[in-house]
Amino acid sequence: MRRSAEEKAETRHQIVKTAGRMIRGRGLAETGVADVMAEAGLTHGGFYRHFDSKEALAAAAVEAAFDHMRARLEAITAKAPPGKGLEALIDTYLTEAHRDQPQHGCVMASVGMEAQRAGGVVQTAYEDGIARLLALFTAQVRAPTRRQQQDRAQAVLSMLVGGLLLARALQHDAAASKRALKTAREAALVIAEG
Amino acid sequence: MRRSAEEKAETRHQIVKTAGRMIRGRGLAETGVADVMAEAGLTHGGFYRHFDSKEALAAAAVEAAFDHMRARLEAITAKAPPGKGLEALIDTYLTEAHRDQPQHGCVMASVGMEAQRAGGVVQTAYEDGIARLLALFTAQVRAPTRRQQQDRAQAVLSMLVGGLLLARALQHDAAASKRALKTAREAALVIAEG
DNA sequence: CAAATTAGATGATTGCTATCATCTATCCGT
DNA sequence: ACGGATAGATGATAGCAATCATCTAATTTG
Repeated sequence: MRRSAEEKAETRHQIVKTAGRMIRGRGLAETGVADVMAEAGLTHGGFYRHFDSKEALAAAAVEAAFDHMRARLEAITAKAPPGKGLEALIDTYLTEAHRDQPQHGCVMASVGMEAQRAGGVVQTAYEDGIARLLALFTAQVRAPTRRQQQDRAQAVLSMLVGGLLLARALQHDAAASKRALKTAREAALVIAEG
Repeated sequence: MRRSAEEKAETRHQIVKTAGRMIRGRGLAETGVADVMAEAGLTHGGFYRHFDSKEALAAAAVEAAFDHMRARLEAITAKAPPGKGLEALIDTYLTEAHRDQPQHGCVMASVGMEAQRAGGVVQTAYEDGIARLLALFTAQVRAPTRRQQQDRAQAVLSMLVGGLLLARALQHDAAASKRALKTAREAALVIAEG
């Protein structure tokens, strides 16, 4: 059942996308190679025609998930009124949809420490993804010096991730969870404006 | 090799403590029952005299880790000058030591989403732990209304957790990581003061 | 002090997961 | 169009982890 080069690339893409979703939704350790392949409509055997190991897949999935998110966020800033890019980012990040769907959301909030602990290429992909995410935020911050831009971007991203994590932890109390999103949003805006 | 009741309790305590350390240090899935027992100086067999399952141990470990942290933080606020409790919490949380030693640190920052996804008693222990942590922070916030107290406590905790996570992700760039701690600290102080 | 109880050790067992060998049907280069 | 190459399927293997059965030595309890 050989496929053309394009089909293979498409298959690989599907595997990576599926893996990204599953890893964010259930965790790295809980996501098996066979699970991913099945969910992608394939069997486990062909996996090693695409990746050397589960680790290689995980790294690709983390990278792709970050890339995808960056693309979405960049589109958002592009659509936002001038000077309102950062605010748009904040409002996009701290939504109930993002809270409720980790599998489609930010890698840092869903598999942060897991990816870090994984070491090797997974950790590298994770850290690179964050560095680039930070750069995206930095570009949207207005501040006198580059240093201040970077600092505020760090602080804002920290607030977003922490706020989302807290909102998820409080989910059983719908009101409290919603408030966590709201207060994080307001605090992020305060920080953004220096 | 039967032991007295006190010895059994002491053994159980050691197991829980060891498990808490290992879970925070390597993750929930990566921590095996046999690993914990070995690290506690025992063999895997006796485990089920103390716990019904790995899940029960994990829940106990999460609860104990939160309890321990709360006790430490409460001691810190007690020692702080009046009105400076929250600042003391912030400074304690955002340290290089905390960044470098997840196994002795905050559960929310080390196994947040893992504990949440685990479901059942582990998730419950995690969410309860956070609720109590939040209460501790709330008690240290000075604000006109209780509502504002709670909101600021949520925002501060979010910033601490997010800042620590980011500092850990940037660890390969020592300067950037240190800055992440510092900027998170300053932002947390701003938020704390309303 | 003897008998019943049990903490912890030893050693299965069972189930899952990553990885690999092999097979087959199809595509691509000639 | 033909023959080598290969994507993906099937099936096997090996290793690990959770759980349990059994054994033992020591502690309670009566």
